[in-house]
Amino acid sequence: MLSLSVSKLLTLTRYAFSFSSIPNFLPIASSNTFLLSFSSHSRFNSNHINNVDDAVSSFHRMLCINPTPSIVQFTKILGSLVKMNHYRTAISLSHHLEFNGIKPDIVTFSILINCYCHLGQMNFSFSILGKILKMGFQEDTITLNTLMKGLCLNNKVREALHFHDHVVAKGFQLNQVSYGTLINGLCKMGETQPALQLLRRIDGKLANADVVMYSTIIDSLCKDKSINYAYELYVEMIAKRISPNVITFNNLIYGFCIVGQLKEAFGLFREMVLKNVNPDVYTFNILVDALSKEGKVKEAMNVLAMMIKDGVKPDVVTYGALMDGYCLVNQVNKAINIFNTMVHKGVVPSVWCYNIIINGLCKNKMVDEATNFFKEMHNKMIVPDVVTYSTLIDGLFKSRKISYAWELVDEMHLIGLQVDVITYNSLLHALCKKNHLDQAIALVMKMKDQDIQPNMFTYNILIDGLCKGGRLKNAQVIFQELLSKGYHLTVWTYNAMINGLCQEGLFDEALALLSRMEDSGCIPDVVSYETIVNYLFQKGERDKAKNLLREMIVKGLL
DNA sequence: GTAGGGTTAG
Repeated sequence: MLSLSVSKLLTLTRYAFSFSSIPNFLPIASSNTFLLSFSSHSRFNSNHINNVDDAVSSFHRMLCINPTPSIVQFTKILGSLVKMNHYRTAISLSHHLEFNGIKPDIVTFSILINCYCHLGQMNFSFSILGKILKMGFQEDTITLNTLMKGLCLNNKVREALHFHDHVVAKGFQLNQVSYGTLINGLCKMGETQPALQLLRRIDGKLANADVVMYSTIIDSLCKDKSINYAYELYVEMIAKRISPNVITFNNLIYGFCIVGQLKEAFGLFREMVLKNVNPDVYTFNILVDALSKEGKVKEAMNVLAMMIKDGVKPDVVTYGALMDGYCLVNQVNKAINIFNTMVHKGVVPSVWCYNIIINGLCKNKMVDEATNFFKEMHNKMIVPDVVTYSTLIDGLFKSRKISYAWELVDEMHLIGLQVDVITYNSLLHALCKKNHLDQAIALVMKMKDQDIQPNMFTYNILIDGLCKGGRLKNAQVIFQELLSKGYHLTVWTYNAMINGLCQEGLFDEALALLSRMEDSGCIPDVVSYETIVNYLFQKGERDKAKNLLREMIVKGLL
């Protein structure tokens, strides 16, 4: 329940401008040249500002002008800082406004609300709403929408909905942006159906459904792999004369790609072109990525050529997807060529790109080269993230460079990078491989202590390790626990157990598990059967082995 | 001068 009375909001106001971290910006003395340049809207016009330092220095110069420029001019700079995601800077500059007696207006306040929202400080956002009322301004739809967006951004969709009810009850008229925001909030927390219900409820009453609302829900359905349902909504919106735009098409194309229906994805691509909706860099990136993920690098390169021909500039995502494709088909050198081409074309490689290359190199056992790329990141001041470290650590372990791997684990801690479940799984794998099973068990305990929930990979690695290390009993305990807790066991889990049972000569138990896994909806694969067959042959149980081979043939596994 | 939707890695 949201308790947002105006008086409560007003009490929050006092927190609003009590920041102590005001940077000590040195205003640069104004000069005639500055006045000229300012009045002629040249380099101090905020429309041209695209870096933080320029924005800040322009702001301070403006503070020195007499007469003081209007709040609109200052607000423009704050807006440009927000566009660059420099929320803290915008907030501290707004403090300077106050110190200089320049009164913010409703637009300035909306921008500040947005800043606090992005910093996760919703209390400050609401205290600004209180301040707006206290200063005699009227909050407008944009103010309210910004607040609702902020609540959604901070995982408070329920509060956003309550806030909506609250302001509507007070007689406010909200608009399409308001409902687009709420629908997106619901979708992002996985509540696609409620989002669709909201659309149905408001449509034609509180606001008309529009292309953004439909596209948002279509996107959510696509990501849930409900592509048919998504397509139905696409048909529905057209029937309602709401024209799909490039984002609608991109969402659908992405949806078809992730369910492997590339033919349909390209069909939609043609459809959008026919409808005069121009594909953009997202469209091409989605297609390049989908082809790359299927190992169809040649086709992906054709799409690259197509986009260039269409005048759409490939970006870091395009190149990243291509590099990933080449890595997948074990052509890391070509991936590196793409990397170099990208740099040559002036596209700055992101952490993501380095991670792709490092992963490709590690998978191809070229760990030294991977390490070189890792070092290059430092030289280029690109900060490695958890993925970079995890990838390289995994590669190092698998290449038996154990001590360097552990060094990197320490380094992660040192620079304050939180080790996550995937990193832990690599460590676990390494410990199991070395048969350090007690340490492996201790590591899983440590994960839980740190509130990092083990996933099925964790358990699969541990169970496999325990079985192979001759500790079947331990493995069985964990296996039973997973079953009783209702975990969705994978074929890997069963295969690890089957292997453990066979190793101890417990064939009947292994066979029982084989049928039990099928009963619980986990289809045995070649490995499940092969494991048992191999052990049976080893023990001279030829008849049993042959029976099982026949079963494999019947099931089409041979 | 301020508010809603979309693509890449372990």
